Amino acid sequence: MALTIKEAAEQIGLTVHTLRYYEQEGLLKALKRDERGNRLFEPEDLDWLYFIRCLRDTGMPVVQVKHFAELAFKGDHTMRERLQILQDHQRSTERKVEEMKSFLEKITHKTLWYENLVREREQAAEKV
Amino acid sequence: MALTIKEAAEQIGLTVHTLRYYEQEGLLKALKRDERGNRLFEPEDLDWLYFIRCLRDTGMPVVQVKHFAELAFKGDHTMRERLQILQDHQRSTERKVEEMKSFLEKITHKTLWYENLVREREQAAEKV
DNA sequence: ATACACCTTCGAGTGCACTTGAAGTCAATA
DNA sequence: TATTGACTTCAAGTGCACTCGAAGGTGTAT
Repeated sequence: MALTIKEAAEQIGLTVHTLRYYEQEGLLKALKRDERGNRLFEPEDLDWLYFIRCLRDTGMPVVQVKHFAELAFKGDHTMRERLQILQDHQRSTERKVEEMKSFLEKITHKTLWYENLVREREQAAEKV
Repeated sequence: MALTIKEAAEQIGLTVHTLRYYEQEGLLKALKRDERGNRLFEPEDLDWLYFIRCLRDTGMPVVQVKHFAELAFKGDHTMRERLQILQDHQRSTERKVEEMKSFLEKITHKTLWYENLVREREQAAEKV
């Protein structure tokens, strides 16, 4: 049921180092430990980690994730603030996606230009 | 016609520090200088910089941009290799955009969930 | 004339997010 | 019994991409 740090790291796609780092930075709430003091990751910890990965991979800095986490640990009365943060982040991610798409278009355009050029050179070479 | 480093920085959306850094790292080919030794950015330098920004903003590391730049400066016989690099980068950028979109979906989903929760709480509060 | 805003080089400093190392515990395996 | 491998803590190190500071030159405005 509960996973070791290694198993959790594999599940989430982070290293064990990063998981400890996240805990130490306050991104995770106190994890359960087994009798030897080893961390135990329960399903809800994994859900939370998935969500953190989501925020991190869309560019939210660790300190902001930490702030969000602290609000979440404080309880329901912080919900409006958390909603606000999420809405802002959603918008900034939407902008990022649009920006990426427009950069991608430029790269695609350049690639096509290169492909044509290379093709032309090869045809010219054949004629000689 | 030719711009100073400050003007170029404004045009491209980078700082003057970054432009000097890029030149020093070999991302730009030798810039012209005026009689006092000040850098002059010509339209083709700006085009090149726009493209570099594009590669950087889609996650290509500075060393790889440098490699691409060196190939470009070497001449036409490096075209196939440059095409290959661009095609690879295009694919990785496509993957990145897709990934971002799926992360965005998760965030949107979570935001909606929060919105509903906040709404419910407010309705409950009104009834009291 | 003197301040201001620009430019130059060189080298060092910063911030972020890990990443690694040292030193140690514990349980299972050859 | 000795080694292997997974875990622990705490602190220090790394890599990337800037970013800044010092020291100095030049051109225009008051």
